[in-house]
Amino acid sequence: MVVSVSQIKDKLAEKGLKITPQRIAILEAIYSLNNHPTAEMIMDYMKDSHPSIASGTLYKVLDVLIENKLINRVKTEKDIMRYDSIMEHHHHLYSSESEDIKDYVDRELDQFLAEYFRKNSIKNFEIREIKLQIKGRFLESQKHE
Amino acid sequence: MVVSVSQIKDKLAEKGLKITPQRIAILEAIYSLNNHPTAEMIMDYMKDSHPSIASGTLYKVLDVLIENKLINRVKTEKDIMRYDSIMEHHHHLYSSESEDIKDYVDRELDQFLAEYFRKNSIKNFEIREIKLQIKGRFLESQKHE
DNA sequence: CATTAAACGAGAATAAATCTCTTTAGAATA
DNA sequence: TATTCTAAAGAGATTTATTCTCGTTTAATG
Repeated sequence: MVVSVSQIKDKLAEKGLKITPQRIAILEAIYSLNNHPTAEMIMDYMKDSHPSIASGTLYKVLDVLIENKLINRVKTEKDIMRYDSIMEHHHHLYSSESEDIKDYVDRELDQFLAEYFRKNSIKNFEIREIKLQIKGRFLESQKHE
Repeated sequence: MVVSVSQIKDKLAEKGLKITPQRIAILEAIYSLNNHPTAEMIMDYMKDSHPSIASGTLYKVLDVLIENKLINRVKTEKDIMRYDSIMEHHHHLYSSESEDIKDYVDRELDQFLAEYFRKNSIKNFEIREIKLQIKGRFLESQKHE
């Protein structure tokens, strides 16, 4: 995903958030790092252009961005949090062999699932969102998008 | 889930694992704590009957149990790990409001999904397992299962 | 019962994330 | 543009879940 600085500023402004160089840099990093980065990967990405952003700031900014639905946390089985820049509804492909996570969008499936659970509601549970975690193996592909 | 000590011993023996009081106590705790406990909740559960199990031991035992497919880690958005005693294929219901997680078994849906992805394979990805994370609200129910 | 490798206990170490407090700097207003 | 106010950032200490190390214990086997 390629997002310009002015687009990032717009996103922050839309949410009524103060536009700061730190927030811009962090969002830029998350948009650029496709593979659902950890906080450490974000720090690393920014270390050349913004070497002085404090790690406390990073975590605070991440929280703010999550609260304001500009990014999401990604569920994993590890005790290190990861972040996702895509807010469009989507599922995740998890590698069995590595820490790779990729996004998977499938409107047709989403519609089917909505329909399915309309017919087969879950007892004592009101569904708000359904996400698939699909575990498997990423096959060779020359171009890594 | 009610599992007797002898059943736990059998499970350990099946996997060729040494049967120790610590492993029995930890498995017993996980089977008894239905709500996908954290390590802390497991320690807490055992503190009366086995007050002296070291936390390092707990983590080591959990790793062994996971390796031997007697329990699973549960994916969450928190940096605290949770554990699941049900090895039968199932999905998870996550509360939007609390830390509750419940299991959801749906063979019909599993079959449909298998069929769906047989027809609509994902490019460069070989599916091994599909789990739904269903987020929503648990409704009142007098009897908590 | 003796042997031995595996498992446990204790506590130090690690590191991701949080917290506190002071300083800085957006941005709204004049 | 300058001023003011408040939210945000910086710095670094702190917390805490998890891991690691190493000496000791114990389950399993013959």
